[in-house]
Amino acid sequence: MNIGEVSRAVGLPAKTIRYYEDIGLVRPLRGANGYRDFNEQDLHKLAFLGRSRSLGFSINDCRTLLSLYEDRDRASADVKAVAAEHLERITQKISELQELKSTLENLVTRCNGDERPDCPILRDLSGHKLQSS
Amino acid sequence: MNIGEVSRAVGLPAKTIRYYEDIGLVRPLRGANGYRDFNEQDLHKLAFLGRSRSLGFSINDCRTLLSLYEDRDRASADVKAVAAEHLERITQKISELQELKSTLENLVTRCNGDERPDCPILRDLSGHKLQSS
DNA sequence: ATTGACCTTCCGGTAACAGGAACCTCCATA
DNA sequence: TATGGAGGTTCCTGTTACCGGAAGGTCAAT
Repeated sequence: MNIGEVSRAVGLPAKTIRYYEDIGLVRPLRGANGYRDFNEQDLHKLAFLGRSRSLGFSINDCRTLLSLYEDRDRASADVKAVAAEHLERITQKISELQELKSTLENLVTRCNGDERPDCPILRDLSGHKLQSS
Repeated sequence: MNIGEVSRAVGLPAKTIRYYEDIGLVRPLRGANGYRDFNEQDLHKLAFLGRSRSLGFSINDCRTLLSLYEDRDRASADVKAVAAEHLERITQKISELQELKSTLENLVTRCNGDERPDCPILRDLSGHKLQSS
């Protein structure tokens, strides 16, 4: 199976698939013409990777997950640990962003957004926090 | 004022300050010894940048904001536009992350996390979505 | 004179690819 | 058979916003 077909099959850009080979996530065979030749296993791996990435796992996490996936003797606890840590980071990120969001909402709301130069946003950024409005 | 002192004053790493000079955000003078020599204006700019970055604005946004800040004839609408767009992206990002979060929470909750290999997380990632629990 | 703190520039690395150049290969049609 | 176009290959650069570290100059104090 050529890379283009694989790309359509698993929904990953060919560039990405080549990259995954580069960093050792998949190891497709090569045909006599030098073309990559993917088998069913490769397809599964790539699909697995695509799904993992779409859930926000880092490439590093994906590598771990993939090896757990291929290890029939894994402990589900190991998988859960990876996912739980990822979840934790996401939760953390969300709260950071929500903090930013409320600050920005405050500033944006207070700015008139007209032709005049006076602007509470710039006032805040410049450190002159005072002057209520 | 040397870079170290500035760094402590505005709370930005010296590396970052040098980087900001590299990309043209600040233009400190140079002393006879080749050392950067920052004045009050530079300090204000750097503080402004630090605050803007801490609100998540991209360097590009910062550049725009800085030029608006320095333009006494700006329209607050222009500032508001930048901030509103940024806010929009953040809001968008938050909802993406919340989507991820609920998916992950679901998976993590359903995984036993014990010594056995059976794992709903891997099952999901591998695409075999079925098998309820 | 030496030491240590501070400064300089420059190079490489980060994450996860995307874009594009230069070139090869395969298949089908005129 | 020549040719054309689709699709394959490698390799290099660019992205974002810096950080770490090397090699080497400078300053102030002992």
